[in-house]
Amino acid sequence: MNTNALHGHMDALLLSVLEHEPLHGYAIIEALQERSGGALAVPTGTVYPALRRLERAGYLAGEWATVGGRKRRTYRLTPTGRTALAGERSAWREFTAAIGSVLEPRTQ
Amino acid sequence: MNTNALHGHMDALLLSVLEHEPLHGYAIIEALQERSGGALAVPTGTVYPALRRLERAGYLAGEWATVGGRKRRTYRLTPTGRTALAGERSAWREFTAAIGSVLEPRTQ
DNA sequence: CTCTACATATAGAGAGCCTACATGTAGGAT
DNA sequence: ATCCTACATGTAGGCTCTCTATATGTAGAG
Repeated sequence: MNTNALHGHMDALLLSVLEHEPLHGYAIIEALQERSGGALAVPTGTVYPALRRLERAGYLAGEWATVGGRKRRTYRLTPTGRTALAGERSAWREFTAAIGSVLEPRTQ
Repeated sequence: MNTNALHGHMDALLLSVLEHEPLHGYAIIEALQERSGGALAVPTGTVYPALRRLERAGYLAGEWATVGGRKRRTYRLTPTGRTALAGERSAWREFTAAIGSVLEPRTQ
């Protein structure tokens, strides 16, 4: 899949994957790939900066930990982030409805 | 709607709106707005350059005409453009399925 | 000792959408 | 006469976000 098309929806994906449990970057990438049945192969150069951006925005809180000798930065959703996720979900529904109504008029 | 999120899907919209009839830029903007129930308010600064890009790519053919004293550039879909539209449609379905499977797991 | 998986990070490039501005005609209202 | 709105196209520059490529380092298997 052309992940360039993700433009603007990456935030929603990251927040969503962190909805029920905190995860670190590497695990987030794996979770995205797994949940999408292999369709979403998001490069590290996309995810790590995006996570920092979301942290700066106050949607995520990151914390360093060392597991098995390796350092991880685990992110969890903040209350603000949870609100943002709800907003992203409804924005996504609006978005697909709008594009869908143009792309496939008869199925809408 | 945040039309910034359109990133990468504009081509699909433009090709789709031209599928059954040639239209000029201004009419395309109106058609997008109408078909989407007002959700897609795409600025001229987005549409006109995009149309030229699609023409350069060989997907559209443009032609000048004068109607009621006003000049219009009417675009029609080329055979290549029609093929591209089919590709855009299946890409769109893949895209929404992938994002949807992450954003709303239980509905997938 | 090497290779793979795990794990994070940054710089720079590229794409594409937006805002703002520029230009011009036609027709109705004041 | 003049102004305003709708019609109609176009460009420049900015901005955001994703990608590629690269760098760094640990752990464990072979």
